Amino acid sequence: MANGIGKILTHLRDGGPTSRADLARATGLSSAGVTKICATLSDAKLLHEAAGKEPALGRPATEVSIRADGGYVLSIHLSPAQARVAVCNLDSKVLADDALSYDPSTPVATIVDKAADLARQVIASSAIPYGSLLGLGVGVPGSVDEDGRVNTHSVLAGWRDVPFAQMFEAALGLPTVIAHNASAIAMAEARYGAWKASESLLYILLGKGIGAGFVKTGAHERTSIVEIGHVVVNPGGPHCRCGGHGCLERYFSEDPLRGCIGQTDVPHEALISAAMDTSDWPQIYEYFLQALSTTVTLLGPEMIVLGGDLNTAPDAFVEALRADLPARVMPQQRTKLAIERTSLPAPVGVHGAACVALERFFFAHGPATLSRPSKAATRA
Amino acid sequence: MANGIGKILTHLRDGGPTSRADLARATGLSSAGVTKICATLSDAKLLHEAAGKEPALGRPATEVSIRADGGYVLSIHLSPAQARVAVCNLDSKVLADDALSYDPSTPVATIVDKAADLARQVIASSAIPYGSLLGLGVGVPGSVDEDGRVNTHSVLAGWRDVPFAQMFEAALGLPTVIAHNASAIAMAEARYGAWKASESLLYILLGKGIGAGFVKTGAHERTSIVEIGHVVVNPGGPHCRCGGHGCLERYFSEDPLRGCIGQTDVPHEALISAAMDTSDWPQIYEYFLQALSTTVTLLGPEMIVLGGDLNTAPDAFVEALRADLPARVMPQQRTKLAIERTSLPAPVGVHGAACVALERFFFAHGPATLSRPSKAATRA
DNA sequence: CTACTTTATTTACTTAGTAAGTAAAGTTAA
DNA sequence: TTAACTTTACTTACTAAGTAAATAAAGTAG
Repeated sequence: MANGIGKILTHLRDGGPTSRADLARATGLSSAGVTKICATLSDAKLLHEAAGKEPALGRPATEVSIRADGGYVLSIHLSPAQARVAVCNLDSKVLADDALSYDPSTPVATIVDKAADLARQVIASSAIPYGSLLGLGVGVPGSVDEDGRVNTHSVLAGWRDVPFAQMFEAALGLPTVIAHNASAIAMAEARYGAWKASESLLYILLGKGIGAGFVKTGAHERTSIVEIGHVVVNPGGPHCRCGGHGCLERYFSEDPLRGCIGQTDVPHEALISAAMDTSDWPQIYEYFLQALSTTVTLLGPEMIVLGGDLNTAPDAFVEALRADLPARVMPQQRTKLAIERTSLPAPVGVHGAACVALERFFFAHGPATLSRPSKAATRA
Repeated sequence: MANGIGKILTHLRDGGPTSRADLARATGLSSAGVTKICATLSDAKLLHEAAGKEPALGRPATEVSIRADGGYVLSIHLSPAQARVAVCNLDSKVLADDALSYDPSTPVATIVDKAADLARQVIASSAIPYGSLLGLGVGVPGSVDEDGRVNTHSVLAGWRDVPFAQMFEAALGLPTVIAHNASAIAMAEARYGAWKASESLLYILLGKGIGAGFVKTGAHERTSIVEIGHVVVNPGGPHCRCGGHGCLERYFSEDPLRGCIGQTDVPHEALISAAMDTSDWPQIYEYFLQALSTTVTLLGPEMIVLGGDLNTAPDAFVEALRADLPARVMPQQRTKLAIERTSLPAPVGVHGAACVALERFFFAHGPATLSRPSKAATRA
């Protein structure tokens, strides 16, 4: 959050309609600054104005709020075998979306081309003019460099140092930022989810693998990718694709869970439920608890959100976790630790990617058209 | 790193003497901006100027560098039973220091008073005028709030929500920032140590307890406290002061190590060496390896630095770690992972605290006297 | 001695704000 | 009714911190 525009937009996102006077108090800006910035934002059709509640005393306030249709972002959620594209508004609400599947061995260049084609279709179907798209957010199933340009490593998909941002910018002509999928969804939960008051949040995504994203909000906000799937829970255990032995992912992800159930066609919504009936479950659950409690000890999240196949786990699973986890973490963490299911509407993946794009291309400094209107104008 | 002054000072700290032209290229500032800022810094006696190496072509550059005696910070390292005070220059070099011991049950107010008294003595002995002290950095053995004002929880010392920053500001009249000890030392290693090229670093501090600090450098720099001592390595194990069972600290910290050696008077420099000869060692070492590999998996440091009693461990210990750890972390981490001893000169604790103070009161935005000369002047 | 290259400075300007005063829009009470 | 008061919002004049572009400085190469 760098400039005044960003401070005001961020406050309006998190705090809802606010009077200019309250904005000044909340952001630390002068009232003059707030007036100016709001005028700029109003000129750009980014704000609504409405009467606030009548005050006991003094001039009544007019509250400003962000116009949800003041701009849009495109978002793409990439999995090893599927891409989902969406157009979202400034509330991170999905206005149009569609998905395509591909073989996991498809070259990334082809995946980008196909996803870009689908994106053009989705944009057309949404009837949003191309010019009001602020940018593109891409979620990838692996680690990303500091600037959000390159997917450095996706263990599951087998990708390495793929410059997705550059590739999508070339294909679609939109400024692009990429992010780790689980971290992006964690950010969306922290921003738009039911527990947005939390100071920090760990989002666990169970699917083909098991990954997690950690978000800390506040002044020093940050997100990080958490390789919980490759925490070693059984040092002498079976070999894992990551190169280690006895990683959690070898026990607690879709394939091994289906393996222990003994059926390959269990729908993933029923996976945990079915696994809980097997004799292997106590051991598997213990491994999960072990990796999770260590993660909590080291990162100290206030809130754990269960996503992917964990979101559809039976209540008994969530209850068990709530009963067992607190005893295995430090007391200062125990008092606050909440465990909940995803609170965002499906599809969650594009929601996360959209959230990252909104942050970068809207909330951090305001839309680029506002920040630098003169540079282009001066040149002309 | 917010403003131009901060960018230039930070670059000079990390990159040594640099010409104004190179500073402009490195920081992204305009050459005019660099000239102005360097003039301001020169006026404040903060810079040295010296001829650069003769160029093949063009006007020869004059290189500027930070004058180590352009300002000083006070630093205090607080342990449960000891306080060490130092005065350091802008290179984070200790110019004068002294320590005092106290009973662990001493009230914090008394500890602050005693430490402040000692600080006045150390300042006097250093012959540094009080007015050239930029601020105070305090290292504490526990977690700290986001602003570096309150020690929220020190398990070992039994402190809770102690507002050390406020207390020391009242006692000494210097702007104060507090930080977690191991994290502060990690930061010092990342800044001034032999491995300052590392992108991220985990500093492990073995003493009465075992704690760690993690630093990530670069654009999104951050430090965090890592409670490696309370990673559960033996779920059914003995009760720990943190409230859990079978924490690493119950096996791998000074008291339990002395316990397994069977002598209470082993000097801490010889602790690991002696412990390695006992029959319990393979199990203890395995526990340590387990907690450490999980920490590496979750945080992904490029570099592990061994501090405290690990710094004086025999070579055989370090070699064993180098041999055993890589196989137990993910391949993308394995290729880079380096394991080394502390590279900073003793006393390391005050060095860390000084580093945090220097960051806050000098490198981030330049000294406060430069940033806001007019506000006070205008008022007068 | 002139052309060239690179470093450093100066001048004029821009951006993003602040401080302080003023106007606006209501309530309360004599 | 009208003056006093409270709070919001806006206007004006100013400042801090930088940029762009032109210029000066200090050397080398031919």
